[in-house]
Amino acid sequence: MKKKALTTSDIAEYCDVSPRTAVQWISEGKIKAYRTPGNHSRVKIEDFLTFLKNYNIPIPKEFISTDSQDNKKRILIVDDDKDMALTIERTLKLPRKYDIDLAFDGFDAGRKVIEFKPDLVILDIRMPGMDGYAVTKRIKDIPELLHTKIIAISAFFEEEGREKILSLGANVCLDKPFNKEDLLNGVGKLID
Amino acid sequence: MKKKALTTSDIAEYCDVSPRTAVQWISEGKIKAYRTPGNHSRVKIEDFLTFLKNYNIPIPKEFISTDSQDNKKRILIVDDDKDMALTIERTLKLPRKYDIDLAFDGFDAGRKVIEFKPDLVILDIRMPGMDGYAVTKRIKDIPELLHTKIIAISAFFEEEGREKILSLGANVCLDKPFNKEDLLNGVGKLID
DNA sequence: ATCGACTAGGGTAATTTGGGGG
DNA sequence: TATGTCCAAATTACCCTAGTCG
Repeated sequence: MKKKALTTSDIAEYCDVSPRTAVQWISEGKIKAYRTPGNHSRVKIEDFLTFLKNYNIPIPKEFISTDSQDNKKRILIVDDDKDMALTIERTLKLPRKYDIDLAFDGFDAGRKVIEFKPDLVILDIRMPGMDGYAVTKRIKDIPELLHTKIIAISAFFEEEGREKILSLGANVCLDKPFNKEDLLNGVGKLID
Repeated sequence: MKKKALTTSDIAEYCDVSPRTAVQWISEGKIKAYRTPGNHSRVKIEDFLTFLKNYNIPIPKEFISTDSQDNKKRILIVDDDKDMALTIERTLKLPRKYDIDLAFDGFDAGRKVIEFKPDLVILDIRMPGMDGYAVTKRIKDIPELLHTKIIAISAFFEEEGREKILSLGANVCLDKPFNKEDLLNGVGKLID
């Protein structure tokens, strides 16, 4: 059974500071915490991840959720062009080492990002019914998904769009059309 | 999986403390408990929730169940018109008996429907970036949300749209503009 | 009812915690 | 800003006996 919350010394250890300092951080409000009846602090994992992100502290690997049964990496493909999504899926199924799920609209994307906790999201940023930029930002704002990589796909490539999506948190920008090798290489580099 | 009472180690696990500590809390009267004939403690769910509330401890999501009388009913407002969403929220806050959350786009809606498990969704069906009909159908397709009611709001009311949204699973269709009483009445009838 | 494995209660000692002042 | 020290109190470790569960 995994821990749901951390103590001050847990935090101190992860951040390589003294326990006293972790206590300070909490009392200064830098880390959100709740208290036991005896006034000891407990910090929820997600709040700790938020703290790490706010201060650009690298995430200890203990917190990267690798809890899939067969420890395959999980990939979520988000595209409201169903054919495109299925094509990508077919390519990524070839090496039998990924768990793949699909989302065809923003609602599905939001739902599956939470339920599936993907290690990688492949996202078409030019979808009629959904703003790819917004989705990228939302994903990056979810503490549990700090480790999640994003590959943005654009059919109408412009330097401007590429920079925008990368600045919002996408790790790679892939131009359409691309071939299988481009895709598999990009995916492999990010999560293998 | 649904228990009526918790043991000390259940409590210890939920609160991330040692079992010994949970025993102490009970013997100090901080948690109300009854005893088995052999003097082992049992804590009713509602007493545990009371304890969590008293000490501002976050409630584990296992206890955010669909039908605990103890908790407020949860309402999710989905509208990409932020002002509209906030107006609705203000109205629903008046009777202090609802837990309210907001979603401003499809992604948020998908995410919060899973995380928040609302008893009621109030949904604007005419949103530029999101198809209200699709969202309704998606919500109704999620097994965990079988009990969730939906109020659809339409600014451009047409008999056709009303029938469509109701056939997809919405419970009530409310025409814009509506007044506070209409809204509160509709909400109350569905979930109180 | 009995058996065996596991869990709970409570005593005490050891460790950790929060917070004040340096 | 972070940490080393101090203290009172909370939490935890360890242990043994006894209860619970299948």
